[in-house]
Amino acid sequence: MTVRLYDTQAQALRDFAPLDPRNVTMYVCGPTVQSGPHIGHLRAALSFDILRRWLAHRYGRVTFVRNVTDIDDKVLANASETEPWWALAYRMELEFSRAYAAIGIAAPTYEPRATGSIPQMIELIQTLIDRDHAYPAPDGSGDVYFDVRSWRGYGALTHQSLDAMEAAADADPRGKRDPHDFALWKGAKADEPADAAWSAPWGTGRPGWHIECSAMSRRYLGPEFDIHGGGLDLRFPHHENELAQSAAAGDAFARYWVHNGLVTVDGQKMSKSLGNFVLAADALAVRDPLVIRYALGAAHYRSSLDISDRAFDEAQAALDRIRTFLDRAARQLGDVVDTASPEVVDAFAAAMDDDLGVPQALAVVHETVRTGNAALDAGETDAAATAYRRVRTMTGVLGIDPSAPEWQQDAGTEASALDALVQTMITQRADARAAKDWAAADRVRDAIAAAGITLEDTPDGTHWSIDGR
RNA sequence: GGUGGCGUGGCCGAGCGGCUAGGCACCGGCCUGCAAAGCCGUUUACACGGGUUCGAAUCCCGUCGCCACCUCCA
Repeated sequence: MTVRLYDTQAQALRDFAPLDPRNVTMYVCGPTVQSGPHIGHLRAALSFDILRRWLAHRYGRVTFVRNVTDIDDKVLANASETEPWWALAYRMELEFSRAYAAIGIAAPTYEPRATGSIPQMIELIQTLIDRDHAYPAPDGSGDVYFDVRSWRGYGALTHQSLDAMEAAADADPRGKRDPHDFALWKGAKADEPADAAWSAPWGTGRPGWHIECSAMSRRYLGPEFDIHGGGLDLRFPHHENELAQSAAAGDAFARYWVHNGLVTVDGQKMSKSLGNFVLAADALAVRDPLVIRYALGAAHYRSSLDISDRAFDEAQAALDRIRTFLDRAARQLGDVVDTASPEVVDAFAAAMDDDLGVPQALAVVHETVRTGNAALDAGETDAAATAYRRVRTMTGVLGIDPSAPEWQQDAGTEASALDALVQTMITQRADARAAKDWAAADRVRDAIAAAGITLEDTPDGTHWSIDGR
């Protein structure tokens, strides 16, 4: 089987052939740590987490780089007297890390901060100047611009021509040769903190956003690597500019461009101006992290995803169905199940190979759940055990195995105390049922239900579970 | 003005020329003291108008509506 990916630049599905079939290289644009993460950030990171997991499944090893943009206009703008920009950046970076970890997004192989690669950025800018693709602004500002007209390939990623583009709204020439020339280096300004500037041949200042990714991807993955990822909104200008810089500097750069769709609220992209963004912290405060992961990961990564309470509710329901099966199977099968022998269903693998077809892959999971439930009903132990292994393996690949240790929350004394309490009530109800005192039995069950716990009578006894868990 | 994408049954969401994903909801049945869970079955679809084809949700043309990017944005 061959993995196929939709390449934004080619605007088509392409067979994926990594430079090194034993080590896939990926660079994904990380956040600008100016404020806390919203669920759009989570969706982006999750999309590439799933891609990474699948490529790791297929190729064994993935070197995954996701940067942290910790120096930027917005970071400086959000700093305050009491919290310098670098402190704000670190604090926000931790918020991102916590949110990522909460929904099971694995840490990257490398997570470079932009401020850690300034010399590499300066070096790259110098190369561009030497090659006549960049020039220091003649106005003495210390800025260095990329000369878009000097690079015939400008616009190659998003298939736009410079002449057809709208002139920049805030077209402040500032000595630019073309309004679309963008800053590789921003000369230090008097009102900016002194510790936000680095010395460079063209004067002290700081790197522009775009050059950061070009320099960091090169430093960590080399001049050519397999996949460059990011949100759809980064295609232009960010990725277009990255491509222009790196290509103009002589790098082969990314071989596949992969972009995830955006999260919308009521059909519109989340934005601060509309005030409709959902913060990751707010979602995590009221929802099971696994539910958030499922809700954000269940749609195809390239489609836009409208998020709502209802979307989370449905993710919850779908997950409950999987969890219920796994719990039931584990209970009935006991030691028969052996997760050490993973099994991925062919249809699941085919769906994942086809541009990460998670929706179809989940359909296979749910069909396997149904098969497994039917087998349990029929007492077909072997078939049920096979279904169990398959569901666990497939959900494991997607990072949504409800019975995986990472999602177990109430381990420990609290859980055992609760279990003891509920078991006592279950015994009371069992006594009432044995005496055919249905009213008394239902009173017990109603009381438990009021606490948010559902009882389930099965051939091998009564089991309980917390609603929504 | 330029670039890209989308409109599927009550809802979410796949499909990319024939074999009507999946989940949720609803209804009927089995099971149950009643439930819950589970299983079986049923019901609603492809924005609109043309065209190509033996055959189109899927391809082409047109119309309408929606979204993203062209300014910082995952």
